[in-house]
Amino acid sequence: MPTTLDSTFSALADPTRRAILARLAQGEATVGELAAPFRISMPAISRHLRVLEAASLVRSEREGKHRRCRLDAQALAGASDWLESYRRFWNAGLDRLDTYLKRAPQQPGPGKGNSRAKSR
Amino acid sequence: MPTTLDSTFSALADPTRRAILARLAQGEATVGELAAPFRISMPAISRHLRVLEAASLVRSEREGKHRRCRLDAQALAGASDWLESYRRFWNAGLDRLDTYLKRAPQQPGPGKGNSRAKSR
DNA sequence: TTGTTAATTAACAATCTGGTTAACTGAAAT
DNA sequence: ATTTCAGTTAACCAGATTGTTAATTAACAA
Repeated sequence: MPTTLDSTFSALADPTRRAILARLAQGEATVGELAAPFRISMPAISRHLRVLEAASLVRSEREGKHRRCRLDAQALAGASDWLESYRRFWNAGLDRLDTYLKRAPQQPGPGKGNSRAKSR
Repeated sequence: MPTTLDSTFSALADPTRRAILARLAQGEATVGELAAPFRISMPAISRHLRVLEAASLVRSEREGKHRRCRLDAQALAGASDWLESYRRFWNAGLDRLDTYLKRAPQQPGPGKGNSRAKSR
């Protein structure tokens, strides 16, 4: 529901979790299948999955003895939107940032994009 | 130099830091100016800035008594690229994900990836 | 029923985070 | 030279994160 940028970005900050998402992008998988490529224990994977589910990036359902997980990329759209609103800054190039700002004064969020910046 | 996705995403996971970036998107600012909108102490802001600088999202230089900070959005491009490679998953829509995967089997990364796909 | 397999929960430790206040540093102003 | 201002560093705290191993639950197989 809320699926804040906080939870999205912080879920994505971990390389194991990004690897899990990459794996799920190729198709559904059980917890065991997801754990296989890693050296870390199954409980550790299980908790990474809880984090990903809390961030609404993964959904899963019990299926007999297994738990089948699949990607839910919807929340990534919000993060992408946020980043897009900064695109002009890296397009413009660092060296021209000053002049750019001078000739295009803007407001918050970072400005044009309005995005969905959520302060506390 | 390395500016990993780890450091980028984890820097972005904090709302105060995102607010600082939004503020800097409007123009340079001193540490005090950045701290003003928040109720938290100046040392706290100072450390948020250290995190942002470590993630190469902000650069700063001493200027007399002050420290002037400015946005360095370059690192956001990497995060954006990563997210873009998942765009098709949220474009496709959750309900059609299964069929999509069945008719377009892919590899890792999450796959077709190729990044830099500017569909916007 | 008994055992096996898949996965979660529990309990624990180490480390990281984000905040605090107090003390310090360096530049500017008096 | 002293004070004041802007900011960082130090020491500390509470709570979250990430991992571990051991115990537990749930479903299936014998």
